[in-house]
Amino acid sequence: MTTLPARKELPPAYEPATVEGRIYQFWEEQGYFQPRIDPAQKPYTIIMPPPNVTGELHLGHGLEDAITDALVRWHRMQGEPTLWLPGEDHAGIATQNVIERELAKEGLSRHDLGREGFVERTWMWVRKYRSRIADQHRKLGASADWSRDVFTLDPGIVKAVRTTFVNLYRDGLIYRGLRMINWCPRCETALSDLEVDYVDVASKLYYVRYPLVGEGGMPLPAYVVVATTRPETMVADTGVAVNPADERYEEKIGRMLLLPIIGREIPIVADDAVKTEFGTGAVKVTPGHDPNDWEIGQRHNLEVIIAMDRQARMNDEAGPYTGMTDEEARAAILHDLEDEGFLDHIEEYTHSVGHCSRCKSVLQPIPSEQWWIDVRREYEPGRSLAGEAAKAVREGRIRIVPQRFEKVYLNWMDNIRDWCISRQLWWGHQIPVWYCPDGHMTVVVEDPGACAQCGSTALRQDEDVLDTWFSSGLAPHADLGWPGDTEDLRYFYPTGDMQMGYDIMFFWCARMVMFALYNMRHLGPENEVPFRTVLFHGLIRDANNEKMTKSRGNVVDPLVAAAQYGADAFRFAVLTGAAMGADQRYQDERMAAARNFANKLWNSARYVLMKLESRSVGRPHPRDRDAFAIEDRWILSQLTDTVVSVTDSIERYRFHEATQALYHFIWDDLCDWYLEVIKPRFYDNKGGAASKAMAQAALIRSLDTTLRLLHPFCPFVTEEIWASLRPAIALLDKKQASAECLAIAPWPKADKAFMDAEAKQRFAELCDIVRSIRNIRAEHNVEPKRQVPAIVSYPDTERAGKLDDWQKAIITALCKLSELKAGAKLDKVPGAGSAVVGAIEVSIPLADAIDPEMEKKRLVARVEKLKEQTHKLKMKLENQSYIERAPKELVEESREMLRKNVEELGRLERNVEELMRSPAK
RNA sequence: GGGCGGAUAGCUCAGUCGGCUAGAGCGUCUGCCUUACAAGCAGAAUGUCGGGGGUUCGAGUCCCUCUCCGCCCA
Repeated sequence: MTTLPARKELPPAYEPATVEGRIYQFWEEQGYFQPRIDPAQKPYTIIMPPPNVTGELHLGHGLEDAITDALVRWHRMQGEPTLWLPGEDHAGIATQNVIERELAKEGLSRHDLGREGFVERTWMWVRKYRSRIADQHRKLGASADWSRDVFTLDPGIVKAVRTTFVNLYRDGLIYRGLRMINWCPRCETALSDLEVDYVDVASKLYYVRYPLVGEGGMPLPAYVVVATTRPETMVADTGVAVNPADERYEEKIGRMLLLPIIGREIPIVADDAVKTEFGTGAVKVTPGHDPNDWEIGQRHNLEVIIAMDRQARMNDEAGPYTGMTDEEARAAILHDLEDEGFLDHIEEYTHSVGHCSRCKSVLQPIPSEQWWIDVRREYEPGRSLAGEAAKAVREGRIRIVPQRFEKVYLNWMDNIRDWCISRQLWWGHQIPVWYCPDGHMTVVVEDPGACAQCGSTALRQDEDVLDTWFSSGLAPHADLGWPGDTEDLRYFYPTGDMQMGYDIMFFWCARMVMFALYNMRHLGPENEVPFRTVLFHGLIRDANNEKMTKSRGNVVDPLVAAAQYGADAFRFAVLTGAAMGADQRYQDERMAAARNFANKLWNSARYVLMKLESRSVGRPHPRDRDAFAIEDRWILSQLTDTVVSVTDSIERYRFHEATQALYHFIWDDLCDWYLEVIKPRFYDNKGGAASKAMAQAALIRSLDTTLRLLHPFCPFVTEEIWASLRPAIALLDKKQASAECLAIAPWPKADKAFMDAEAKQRFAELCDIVRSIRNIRAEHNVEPKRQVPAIVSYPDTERAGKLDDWQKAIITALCKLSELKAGAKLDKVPGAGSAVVGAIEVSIPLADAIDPEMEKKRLVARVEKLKEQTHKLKMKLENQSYIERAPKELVEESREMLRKNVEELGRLERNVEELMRSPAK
């Protein structure tokens, strides 16, 4: 058995840099991230959202790694064969843009290299960046199985893509057709609807006069005024449309207009799509340059003229404006319209303009021959891609977390339109369609030697590539080997959880669901799903809540953060930062807080290790309750609560709750109270050897369990500490130490027998007494080093008896007391600082240190607060409906609380009175 | 235009099924290098839960409405 080497001594501060690399290497070399395939066990599988190969991981990836790795490690610790399958995405447009920019620096364009040369050059980039991305994941601690790493252009994925394409084509779901598309003149490709960002642009509405044509084609003095935001497209106008119900134009419908400057005759048509309130109610129709006009044109058989080329420059159709950019053409046309008296007037106007989500260029709507997926067409009776994808979520076969995103998903899926999948790029999956000179299409998986119809060998493959999301959409099954019938696919599919930012819900999640239900439908409704649960996490913005972008210069590199604060701190901070699905802000303060937490844990471990010189320790068992000190029982009870709540929180994907519970247990319960309380047992050997051994056992158990619970969130620091603690754990319980390392150690189970309400109650009282004494000391500025006497007075002997010598020793130590007098109904000492803890009166008889004015202020403030609360409680309990309708326990609790409050109030008020009577200083 | 989310301490945020006297981190104030940790310890202050209305014995939480901010879709 190979175990991680343990350090002899821990340095006083946790140094992530000296730990992380070494530990990750150990994990990976031991092969812990590669699951064994065990048919007897149900596996846990999660597919990594493949980062773009264009560059580096950003904060979103860091958050993704933190979430996924927490889940994966948690499942692994439960002994499940756990597979986290990583990958990288070829990212068609993004990568092509990056390489083109690189080339531009050398004064080259992709056309200088040619398609083959360009693709080869891109592969060089990919090889470099793939390994870089994997290393970045490693630095964050991601326990992914790198032996199964998948790139979306790997041969296996090519086969999956082609197989899917061919099947969809044969089922009639993929077709080639001339339709309106979004064209990016910079990227020179078609885009899908999802790749368009609409931005409101302050623009102008131009009113242009279109003269009516009279007999013999002569223009009449009468004209129709049309309003347009894009006068440059008028060269391609083939009609003017009005609403059929618009009385203003009733008699003009069917007549012809003369297109100004161009001189073409175009008809006036009536179409319901025209809004009477827009402009003059008459709009020019340019089917070649506007989606709505395209529809109108189709309905009225209007000619389609396209007056721009691939780069959005005016082409031959634009007559005198040929060769101009759209902006130049607009200026020139407006100038000419004005000159010739066609420009009626101009209004300010704001409208929404589509921009390329990649390069931000203004998009051109242009009719174009592209490949499409018909998402509504049935491939089997009653089954369409979109319909099935919606159904799987509606029927709960796929669960969305947080649930509110279900609505967003379903709303989109229910209103989805055909998906344009072809891109005029060189980098990507080239479409598996071949054309022969006779125009026959051969659509097959393997490169064909000859045309399927005529046998011609002069084949030319379709030059376009597929939308990047076509391939990543296959990930859950393709990454596991589909269309092959592989062991991985049979064992690990369907995957368990899927996880991504909500911003790619439609791009990725929706497509994965559609493709999986189609490709894997032989598995049947329950098993064809790509994943059982999909988690949507929020976005990380900068400290001012601005989106992080390169142009803003506010991007935070997760690797830099991890290097600065430690990978564990980074992970902990982003997990604690927000509930699932909620956006969060990146703040250095949060990172620092998480780093401090890791260091706190580190030092608690140092403390524990220093206290473990003894060779044998008792094994804590609930049966031995009487042998434990009250604090031992208490900490083991708190620990058990923590096991329950952390496990429960992870089960419900509430990571911020899990991390918070651990933070609270480690810092507040373990460090601030338990470690302090037991110090006398070690330093002064109070309680003897047996007591010491019990404390050691509780320490080991607490730390061991805590490390296991925290490991999914902070794998490095916990692993490092655990290696050092291992021998001690073995002393306590050999079985607990039998794992080679923490990454594969069993997840703790809560032993309910350790839950101890009595210990909790008694220890809480103890803490209250300690706090009240500390408060008196602090408020009266008693020097911290000075030992003072204290009196703790109970209302009766029975309750007084519960404060045993041991607890007295604890109070004495924690409050720096010179002596502690405790008992029933002890006499008050004049001039003492006092406090009331429920039925217990605490006082510090120290006339020289207690300022009566200050004391009065303290007590009065407390009295006021208590009075208010008591009043509220009284009102509540005087309400008859409350007593009748509220749960009995609740009413009982309120009564009890009121009783306590009244009791405490009485004592406090008496103390105030006494204070008033006592002679002034 | 349709939809979603948010508004809680100075800042950033939790707050489950409506039910203890609304919490945390950071910051602030006071005092401490106490033999695990100054990346720390002890103590303290801090709220019109955005406004208004309703349901309820009871509302930060549910319903209606208004204001402001953000996002998505068209």
